[in-house]
Amino acid sequence: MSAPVWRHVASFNATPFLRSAAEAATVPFTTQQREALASIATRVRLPSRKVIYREDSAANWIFAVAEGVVKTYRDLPSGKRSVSAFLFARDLFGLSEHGRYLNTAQAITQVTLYRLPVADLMTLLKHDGEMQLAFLVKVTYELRESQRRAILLNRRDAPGRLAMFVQRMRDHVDRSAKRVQSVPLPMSRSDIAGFLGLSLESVSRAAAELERRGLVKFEGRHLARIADPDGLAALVAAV
Amino acid sequence: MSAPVWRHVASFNATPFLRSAAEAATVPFTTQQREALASIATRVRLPSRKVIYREDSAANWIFAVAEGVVKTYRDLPSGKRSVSAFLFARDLFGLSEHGRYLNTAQAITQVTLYRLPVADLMTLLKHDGEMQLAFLVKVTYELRESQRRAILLNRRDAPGRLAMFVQRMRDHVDRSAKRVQSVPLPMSRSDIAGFLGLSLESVSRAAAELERRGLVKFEGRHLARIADPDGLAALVAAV
DNA sequence: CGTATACTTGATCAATGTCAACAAGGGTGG
DNA sequence: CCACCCTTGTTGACATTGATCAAGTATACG
Repeated sequence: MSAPVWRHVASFNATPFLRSAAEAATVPFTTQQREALASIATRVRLPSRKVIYREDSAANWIFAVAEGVVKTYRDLPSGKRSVSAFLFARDLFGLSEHGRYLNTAQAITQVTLYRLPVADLMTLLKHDGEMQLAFLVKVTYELRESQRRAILLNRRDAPGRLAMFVQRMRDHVDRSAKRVQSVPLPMSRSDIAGFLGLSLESVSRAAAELERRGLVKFEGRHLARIADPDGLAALVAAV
Repeated sequence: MSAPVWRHVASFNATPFLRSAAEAATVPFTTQQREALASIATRVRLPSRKVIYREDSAANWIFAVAEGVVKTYRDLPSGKRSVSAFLFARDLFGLSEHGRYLNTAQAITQVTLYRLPVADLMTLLKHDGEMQLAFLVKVTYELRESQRRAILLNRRDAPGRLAMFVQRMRDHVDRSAKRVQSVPLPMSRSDIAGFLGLSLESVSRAAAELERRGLVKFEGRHLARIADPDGLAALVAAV
């Protein structure tokens, strides 16, 4: 729970809603702000598969991912599981409404989190406009991502959706490096299916199809190697 | 451009990310804040079908709807049109990235808007933490809505999607009144199709199906009358 | 090494997209 | 006020594609 841990959330990879083109793309926290955040945060380390919070339970904390991967999902009455998001380093999660979490959060890998009491964070935000802005930026970024995903989910074809997913995961590895070809997929096929709104079998078949087309090579269950970046990009763009 | 116009955006129908259950659900602006907003806003009145801004053009303004309905959409390479959102009174729009709008906004009905220069709004937000919070709340609300929509779009069946859509439109008429049965649908079938990720024909067939089941009666092109609220709710819930 | 879990592959069926023709509605001008 | 036209919406036939049910294979973990 030392201050430096907050380097992980020091700069959000985001451009705000409200920012002119001329300004820089990110809003980093100051050292002072990081310390303030650290002072209310608890560092927690959780094993793989651990449920972090459940849907409808009291939303007392906001979480930030320091290391590892988390998924948030909702179980639907039909028994299907809709995966809302995968969270990586620097991502915030813990979205609530009326004081209750809107979905369930579960660790996919072993994770390190920072847990912030909502009440304390609120107090902090009320006193620090700049930090509030950083949060506004972050949430706005999430909103854009969510909208983008919605557009892509309008695609009906399974291979196209999976291709889109692989690209998003690649961007998460390193947004700057264009030539990343080895993409870890820590989540299960079932999770991917839940995220893409496909059946488990369709994801499997779509993966086979992408391999057949020579776009992606799936090595083992948790690694995708992009064989033809341009071809993959073309497929994703062909909305 | 007088201060009272800002009553329209005075309270966002939202619960924030960061708010405990005990607190009130909305964050209204103070009179002073409304005046500050009014001082930088321009009131504009536009006819139906008018394009408000185009995708990729310079994002110099944020807009708030005072009256009427607006849609935002993106034209995809395939020629299809993905409708991102329908905006109603009090809604904000003008989401941008790198200083460019992410989609195109067009008036569906005759509309009255408040147009805020981004630079001025930024200055205002930097000086008023409370107002910033109101914006944070609003964006967070949008994020939740977007996630909810994503879950519903995972449904594959057209009648279910359309039922969900009718309910959302009903909620927009009056969130408090449970017994609203007459729901105006100002947008075209084509717009609905673009929003739901269905073909125009499927929307038409789904509408016929809902009528056949006795759930909704479509009177003319722009009015839906909910015949069986419970049945409709059951269909929507059957995700 | 064995068992449970995760994944793949196959066959069938239901549902939506697509192409096409047709009907209805709204607005305009005579 | 009516007729016309153009846009929007409806209905039908067919093909495509993913969901589902079912069986079999690979992998991870104890």
